[in-house]
Amino acid sequence: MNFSFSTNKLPQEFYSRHVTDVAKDLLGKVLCRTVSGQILSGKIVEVEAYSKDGDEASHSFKEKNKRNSIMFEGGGILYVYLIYGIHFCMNIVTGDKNSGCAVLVRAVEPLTNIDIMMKNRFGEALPNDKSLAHATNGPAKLCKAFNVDLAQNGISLLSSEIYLTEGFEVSEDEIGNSKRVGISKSKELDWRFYLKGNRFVSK
DNA sequence: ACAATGATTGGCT
DNA sequence: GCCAATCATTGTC
Repeated sequence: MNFSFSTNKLPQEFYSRHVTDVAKDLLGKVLCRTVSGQILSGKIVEVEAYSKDGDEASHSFKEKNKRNSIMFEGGGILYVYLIYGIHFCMNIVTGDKNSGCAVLVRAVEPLTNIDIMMKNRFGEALPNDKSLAHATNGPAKLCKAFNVDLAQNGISLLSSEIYLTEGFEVSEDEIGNSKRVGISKSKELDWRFYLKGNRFVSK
């Protein structure tokens, strides 16, 4: 396949940095997910950073427990959790071991095997124009489209099952920055980053 | 032990 | 705009 973007896999060093730096740099990168030999992929267009330090909205703000333990395992792995009893959200763990930092992936723009994603989301592959726009424009929506659940919690982003590639160049003036969505504590932090004008951004 | 809450979504008014 | 779905975790009695 001939892609118009870089398919070089991001190295461990990318993830070992400060969480807000990684969050911003994740915009334009391509999330790849192998399912039954097929590679589902999407360009990351919206993220949020969470940290154990001074961020009461983060799962890691509390002591390490069964749910959040993956956040303490160091950068370069995936943290998946169940929310509202019915949905899953995926996060990219950053920093060193015990840093308790992760980036929530809130929205992606579908790139390859869109028909499989549509089937994962809606049970049918027909790429209706309206449904495509709502396929991956939310954290739990994209998990469903990419067939990600607790079975992927803690897996390495250097694996072939899930990984990120360099993807698209993003310049500073394309990036928007705001408060995070749907939280009640530490509301003041401007730790949401998104690509301005991209139609797959959730808000 | 029991009640409330949540990094959400989808259906209905 | 309102609200139910559904469960791990947390708060209260």
